[in-house]
Amino acid sequence: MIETDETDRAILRALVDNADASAGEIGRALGLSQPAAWRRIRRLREAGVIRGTRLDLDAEKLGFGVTVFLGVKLGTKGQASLGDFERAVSAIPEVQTVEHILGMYDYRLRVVARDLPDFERVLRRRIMTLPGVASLDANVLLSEERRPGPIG
Amino acid sequence: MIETDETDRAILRALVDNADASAGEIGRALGLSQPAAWRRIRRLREAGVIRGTRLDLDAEKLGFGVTVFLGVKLGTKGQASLGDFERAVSAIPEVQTVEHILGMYDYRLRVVARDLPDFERVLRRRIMTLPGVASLDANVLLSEERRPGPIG
DNA sequence: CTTGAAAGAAGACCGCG
DNA sequence: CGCGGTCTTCTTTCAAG
Repeated sequence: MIETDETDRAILRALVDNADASAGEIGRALGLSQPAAWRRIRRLREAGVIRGTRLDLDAEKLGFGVTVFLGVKLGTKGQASLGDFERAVSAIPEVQTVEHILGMYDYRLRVVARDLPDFERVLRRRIMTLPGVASLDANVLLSEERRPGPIG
Repeated sequence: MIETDETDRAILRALVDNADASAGEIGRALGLSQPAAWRRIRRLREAGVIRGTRLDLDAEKLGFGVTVFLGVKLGTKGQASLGDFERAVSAIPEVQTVEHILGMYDYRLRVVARDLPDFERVLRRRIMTLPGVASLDANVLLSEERRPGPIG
């Protein structure tokens, strides 16, 4: 956990709202000079609070109309199994997210495909050949809303 | 689905790899001039293929050490129930993602909290008071890997 | 905080198929 | 007319006073 004052948090809120905003814009909105805002942003990056900035693509417009969440339960659960599974799953391009979780499942995968036949191909040829998978549960994404989440 | 040629896809790959890259850098990497690359990027934005660029914050460094995924099953499933649920859940700042899904659950929520006591507070005072919730299932996030996903 | 040099953004304009 | 290339201007970045 890193120290952030109210100004830092205001900067983060402004950047979450618009990640493309320049240091000058941020400063103007908060009553700071451009270099002052810029230095604070750099400090937040260096501290790792801001991990980076990533592109938000519309998978559907790229021809990937199907997103499925897979709950995965492993059979054998040594630490070697986890590593094997993670390494194998990392080689599947259709897998967008690998979440190691605690609860009903061991992993949750976000998988995209062009359509349902394409998803079946991924499932049969890629997912079902993963090492150590004992059971699978699938949920098809209908719609999704992402929200900023709490800052401070 | 939008038309993208191989050059567009190369641009998207480069931007996914580094969302902060300038049009000049992208162009240099692909053998295009700065304005040519810039025009293509703008076109991809206008077409909605690039939805935008969002800040990637480290929740842990901001003091939110706990991330939990909640699978939610609704009791009453008229279309009014879905709207009521979505509206109510949108008012909870700790909820980062609302996914409407098809399968074992109706919704999946990504919830962050400072620690487990804080999560209990959110669960009891916010989540359990949501309208129409019939059953809940929780998974605690241990670690997560995000990958670029397929482009074309 | 202010300044200043280097880089990037973004428009006007031309040439090609 | 799409698309790319050059030239040009304005803004932003980022380091140094």
